[in-house]
Amino acid sequence: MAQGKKSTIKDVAREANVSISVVSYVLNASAKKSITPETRERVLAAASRLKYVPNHAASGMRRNRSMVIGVVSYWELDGMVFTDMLRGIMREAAGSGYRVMLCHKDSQADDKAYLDYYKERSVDGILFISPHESLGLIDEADHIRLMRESGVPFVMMNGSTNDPDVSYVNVDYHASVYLAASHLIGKGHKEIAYAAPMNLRYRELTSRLQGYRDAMAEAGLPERCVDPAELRDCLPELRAVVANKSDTGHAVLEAARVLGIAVPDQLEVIAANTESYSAYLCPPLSTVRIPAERMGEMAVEMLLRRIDGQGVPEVRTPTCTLELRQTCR
Amino acid sequence: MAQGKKSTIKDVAREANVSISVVSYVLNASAKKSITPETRERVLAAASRLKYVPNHAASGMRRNRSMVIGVVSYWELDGMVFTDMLRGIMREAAGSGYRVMLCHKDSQADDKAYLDYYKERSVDGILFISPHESLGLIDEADHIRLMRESGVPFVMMNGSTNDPDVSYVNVDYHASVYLAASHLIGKGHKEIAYAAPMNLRYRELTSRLQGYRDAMAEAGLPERCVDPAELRDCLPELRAVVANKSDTGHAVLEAARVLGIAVPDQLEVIAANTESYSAYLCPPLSTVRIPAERMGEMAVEMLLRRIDGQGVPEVRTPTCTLELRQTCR
DNA sequence: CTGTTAGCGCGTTCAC
DNA sequence: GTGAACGCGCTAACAG
Repeated sequence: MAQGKKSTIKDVAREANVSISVVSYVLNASAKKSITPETRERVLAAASRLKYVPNHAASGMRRNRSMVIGVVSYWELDGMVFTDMLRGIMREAAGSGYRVMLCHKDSQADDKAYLDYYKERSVDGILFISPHESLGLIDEADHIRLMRESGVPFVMMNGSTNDPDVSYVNVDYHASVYLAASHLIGKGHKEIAYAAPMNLRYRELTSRLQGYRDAMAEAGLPERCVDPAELRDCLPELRAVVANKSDTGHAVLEAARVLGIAVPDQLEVIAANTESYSAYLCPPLSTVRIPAERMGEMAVEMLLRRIDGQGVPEVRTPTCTLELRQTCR
Repeated sequence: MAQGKKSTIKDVAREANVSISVVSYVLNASAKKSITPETRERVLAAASRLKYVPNHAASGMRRNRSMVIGVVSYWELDGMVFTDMLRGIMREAAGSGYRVMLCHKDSQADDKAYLDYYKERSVDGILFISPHESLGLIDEADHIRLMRESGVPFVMMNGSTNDPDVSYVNVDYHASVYLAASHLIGKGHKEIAYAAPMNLRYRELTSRLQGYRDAMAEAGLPERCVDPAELRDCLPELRAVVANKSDTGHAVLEAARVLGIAVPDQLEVIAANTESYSAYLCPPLSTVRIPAERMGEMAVEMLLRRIDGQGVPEVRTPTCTLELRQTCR
């Protein structure tokens, strides 16, 4: 029953008739120390008999490592990208013996409470997930500056500041749209419009737009950009649309429905990201899938290297893939 | 610049010309110790000057409290309920000075790796989120038994085992469907069907069904249950449908579209839960909203009381609310 | 009443 | 293979 009592290294030492340090050596498989196989066995047996689990806090204090990484997200918690990232982060962290702690940021928009997580030794490093830039609600450079000053190892996910001394794992916005446009080009379309808000204040939006432009230019095709608000007017003239995101894709499908345009027969549509609802649209929206889970894994790998003092700043942007459904085959 | 060096309680003591213990007394506002306001000020000033942040690991070890709660989720990470819960958990935990750690469960379906989080003092208690029961992929009673044996304070979220010695924060499945059906009844509908898989092995499904039955019985109306697979055949006869979940709601809308049935004019639909895609269906699906964020807050409150040794086992099921969109006003 | 000394909690690691 | 210092903060017991 409620066994409660946790056993310590001392208990194991006593049980195995050895000194505390031997237990430590055996359990940590210290390379420099050679322990008699026989003693080793005694210790291992004692440990398992007592269901010994090392006190993480204590060992962390000694080695000055908490074996925990912090995740601070300005990205919406719902939404497929965050949850996918989280899965990747969890898997990779667990595989490396690290735990994952969610860092809160205090309600104030400008608060950096998460920095204390490092100062108080609760985390060894931080994975910082920037919001969709289209929201433009944080000063990323400022966060970077403060993290630098506090000395915390960190990796930016979905970052936009192009700081050469910082590690980034980014979404390949350019490629996501390039891929979508290329697919339509490959299907023989000559007139492919790009539907997206034409606000170019954020890198996310400019990168995506550029992806469209590059694809069209390489194919020698004319560009045509459409703002979601104007869809009702120009949709009848179009045969193929790349939407910057699934919400725009949704707007396109809505407009098509109202106008009586059949999708995909009269109009093909691809959106450059996947949301949890993409598959539920009517008809199910073809998309480009952002490899967020893989991004999470990569970010952890990079962060652990930085924590170890190895690894130099680098930028990685894993490639997207097509996820075709009904609105475009 | 990279200031790195973290200051310790010793540094503060030296800076303020007092002993270590005084610093501790001041910073922890120890009731039993009265410190001269003047000394107090000196300490406070020194601490803020040095940007002192207590070493969480060290203090935790001494007080035998990590000030961290663990979250282990068998619920899908995507999906609105989990992310909503997470938000509530984070807010409430932060407000009480607690941190949140995500506990992994090792890939093996039957692994209880998360128990080590408590044994190694990484967490003071656990919030256990059960999966949709319809998935039926864990042995909840077994998890409860093991958590009990390990002595970890815990609260079950969305639990189904009806153990009187355990604290639960549950989804009010019964009320969610009851509410949806009552709304349709209030609108004057006489024939209201219930669309759901008719598998009754899981409490989630039976509770929902019972909610429908109770609402109908109280209004003296006849029951009519429909399996999602049979929708195409019987939908033309129906004027109002309660769907157990949004995915069934989606199936109803799909069938209606294929059959040329206008929603909501010829057919009204409400689903008894909200998913991130509910609003994106065509037309946007009216739903019942599960107060998952509130559930997260409540669960943390209850868990903290249990950690403190106060608080007795209790079951709480916060009430759902209507979230009307287009498929039913 | 204010402040100090000393030991503790638990595991790591160096010197013997 | 052992002993003991150490990391950092908390707090009981003690001194001024």
